[in-house]
Amino acid sequence: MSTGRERAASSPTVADVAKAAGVSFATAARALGGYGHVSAKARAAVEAAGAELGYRRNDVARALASGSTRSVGLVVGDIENPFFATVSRGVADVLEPEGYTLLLANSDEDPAREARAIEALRTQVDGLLIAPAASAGAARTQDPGKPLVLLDRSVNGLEADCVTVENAAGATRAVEHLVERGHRRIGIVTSGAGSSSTAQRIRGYRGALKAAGLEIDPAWEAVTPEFTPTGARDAALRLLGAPKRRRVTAVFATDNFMTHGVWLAARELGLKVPDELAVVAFDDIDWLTLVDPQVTAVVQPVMELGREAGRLLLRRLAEPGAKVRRVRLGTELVVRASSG
Amino acid sequence: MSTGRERAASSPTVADVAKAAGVSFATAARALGGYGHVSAKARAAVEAAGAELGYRRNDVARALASGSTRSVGLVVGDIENPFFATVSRGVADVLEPEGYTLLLANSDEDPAREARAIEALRTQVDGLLIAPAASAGAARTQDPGKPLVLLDRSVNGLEADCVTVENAAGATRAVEHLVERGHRRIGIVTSGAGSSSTAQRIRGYRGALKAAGLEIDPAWEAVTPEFTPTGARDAALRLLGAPKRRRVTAVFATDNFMTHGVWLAARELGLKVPDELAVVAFDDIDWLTLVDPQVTAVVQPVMELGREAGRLLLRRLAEPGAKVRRVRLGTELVVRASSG
DNA sequence: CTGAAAGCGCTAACAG
DNA sequence: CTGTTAGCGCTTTCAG
Repeated sequence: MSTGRERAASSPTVADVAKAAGVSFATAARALGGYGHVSAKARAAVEAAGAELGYRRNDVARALASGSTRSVGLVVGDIENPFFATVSRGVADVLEPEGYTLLLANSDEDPAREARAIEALRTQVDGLLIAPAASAGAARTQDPGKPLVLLDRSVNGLEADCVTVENAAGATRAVEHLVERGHRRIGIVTSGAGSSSTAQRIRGYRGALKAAGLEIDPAWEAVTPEFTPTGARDAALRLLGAPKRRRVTAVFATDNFMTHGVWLAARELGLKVPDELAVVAFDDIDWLTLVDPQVTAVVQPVMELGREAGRLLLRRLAEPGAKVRRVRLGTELVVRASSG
Repeated sequence: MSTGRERAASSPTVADVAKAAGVSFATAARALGGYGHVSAKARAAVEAAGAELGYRRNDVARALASGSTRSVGLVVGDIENPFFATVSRGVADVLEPEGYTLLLANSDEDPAREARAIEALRTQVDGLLIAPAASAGAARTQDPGKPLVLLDRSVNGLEADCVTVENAAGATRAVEHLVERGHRRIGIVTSGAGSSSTAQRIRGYRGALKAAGLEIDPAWEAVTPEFTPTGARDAALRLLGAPKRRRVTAVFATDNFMTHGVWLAARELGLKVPDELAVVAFDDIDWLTLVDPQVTAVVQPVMELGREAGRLLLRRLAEPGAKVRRVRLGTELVVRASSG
């Protein structure tokens, strides 16, 4: 079985290839690593020897020696939220072609877990993309000492590249639309305003009511501490369970989980949409056009949000001293049947 | 500004902490790294110095020295597919508590991209989880030389730990249900059978028809090469656009993208579900209970699939020589309104 | 329990 | 263009 000449079972290293190719360690390293100058002849010899031995570069060693890992970390609230799934895809689409690998972590919208994720990721990546759970939270205090871009949400007092959408304006537009349709009692179903984007949507909602000369009734603001469809359902049930005469005739849901909850609650209560309850959602998502009636929504460019964040990170990686850039993406109200 | 005593701006290393704590390099390394024996006194000194200087372990260096990265790679078809999003979450849920970081890559169901992803990940991880794009593809030829577990799909001739669901049985049950409801012309909307799970579902469909003594008509099998809802819609349109007399009265969709396509096509053609068309889906997904009528589905334990895969990898990491284990998870048919 | 020293596999000066 | 030689920051023998 044994010819008595095999190497150890583990992967061949640059030194092994160099020996086999009959060149110096440095030459082999250069040819294999694709840097510096190597003559065509030497390169050919090294490549042949490399292929023969089945050489494969050790990225960990390369990272330690070069100081760059060629990977980036992404911390999202919950990868099961289609919003973040799409964002991740956008990020991957711009970073992978540049040779970066994506490291993913879920924060579960919890600043403590977010902090742990940042800590676990910081030394293994060249840069970090974070959708901060709370605007006062971990992302600010955890300075990873690496390029960082904030995604979808900003953090008070943190001077970092940031991509968001026009949350307040989008929310305002949604509510204006409801006002135009004749609604006077307009509620909102939202998660606790931990994230800046949610906070801004709430602000946009209130601003639009005020601008229309309408009352702002705390009883119309259903807040769930849980960032889940069932949490949203419970909150919506409380809001919509009010006696008909005091009940809101329209509701604005601040994100796709909230919309899901509203939809469940309306069905449970037997409220006819849009006749008994008009609905406008923030964030478009597949099923909004699959249900009947289809749901009116503030569409945000989710994939582009991820892409742009990726681009910002790429730029900062290339140019660490560049001026902080804050990109704000527009939204669009797409009117469908649920708003009457 | 300068007291003339600061260190370089970069992160402090074990050596810096050792010096500050007045102990040897090795002692500091042990205390900081949490291994070996260190006296309480020395540990306290090191910890104080570490906190003072803001020491943070460099995981890349640790990985190179120890040979273990404490991270694992996950290659999925498309993180935007809710199925994979949930799987990822399941994997993360079991691996993160063990201190592993998750590296994510999308293969876009393309063996070539899958191969590239495996290659990019292999040296940076302790183990790999892969949902192989094709049963003949990359996962087999790319031997990463690291523990590997197959997720949701198996690969012919690859002796590796594997978690799947009972695809054929689930599909058979779905079709039997349709037969019980009196259907005789039952179609299928599916992606090309690149993956083992899809292939098995198609097999289950055919098997059930045969067992019921029904015809197996190739014209009833709508196949899309694209693994997307729009691809599925196009295929479904062709299937359902047939003249009424020859048209199928029921359709089985092999996964959630296919179901989405069927739903779109049925609406476009104005087919009333379930009266003019009964629908059964493989894989339950949120919106199936949000639409009207609600969709009957073969429910698979998606989160558990991810968790179990994570557990298998953990086991193999701990015990590399263990016997290959193949886990098969059960499914359950949940009857709702779409099947009549 | 502590210390010294040898690497992990590669990149990056620096000479030639 | 090629070769030599330090490290990168940590884990891990091996002695004491």
